[in-house]
Amino acid sequence: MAAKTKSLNRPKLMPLEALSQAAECLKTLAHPHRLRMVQMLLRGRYTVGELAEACGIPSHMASEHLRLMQRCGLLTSKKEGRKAYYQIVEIHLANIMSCIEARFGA
Amino acid sequence: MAAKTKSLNRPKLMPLEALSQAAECLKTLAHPHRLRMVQMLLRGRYTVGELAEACGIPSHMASEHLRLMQRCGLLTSKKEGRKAYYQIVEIHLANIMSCIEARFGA
DNA sequence: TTGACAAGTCGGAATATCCCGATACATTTG
DNA sequence: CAAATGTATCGGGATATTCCGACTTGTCAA
Repeated sequence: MAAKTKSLNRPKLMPLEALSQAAECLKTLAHPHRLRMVQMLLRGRYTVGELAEACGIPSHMASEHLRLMQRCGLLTSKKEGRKAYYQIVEIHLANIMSCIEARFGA
Repeated sequence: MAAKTKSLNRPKLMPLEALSQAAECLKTLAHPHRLRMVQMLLRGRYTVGELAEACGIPSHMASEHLRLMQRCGLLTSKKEGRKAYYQIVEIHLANIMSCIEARFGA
């Protein structure tokens, strides 16, 4: 009965549709190897093989992780010869990784 | 051959162990109803029933979502009579939600 | 042209997550 | 006490994710 006034403190709630998109991106990000790759790619430009080695996984699995992140707009790739270089396109990733590092970082 | 110098730009990479913890938290967060609940709880204090209604789900499902988030240290609960109030304990959630709102918000 | 290499794709098995109905429990109300 | 209410738990079926080996494709080098 009593009208709530809590929602005046901050900007409005997001629609569930937007939250679903956000959830999908977060779910894609929520994997230790993928987080490692993002962390590296925020610092430079790497090939599939380099990212795979840094994570200790076979390169064909790195390739799949990278494809998932590319699919939801986080990364982009560019082929050079027989190598494929990946880099960040979603600029907000830097902020999100900063939050994560602030919470879990050494 | 050529020594890499990319890693000098930014703070050091996190250990995979920390990234696994981070991934688990992100995975817990990565659900539209749970994001909605966190968004509400950043603005106030709500019961299971209120959160459930806001998400359009039965309260016993809200209860499980809340339990998951409590399990990984995001929330805490306090019983008052037969109602249970949840609230945020992980202070970094505000920052992370700000990042998400910056990217997906209206 | 042949072989080696980097990356990507496919199918499947193991595992985890999501959602639900049924049920249990504690508290308040009649 | 009995009934209603708010929350929590359990078990299971459907679905998604993860990881892997096997294979394909494209490129470079001998």
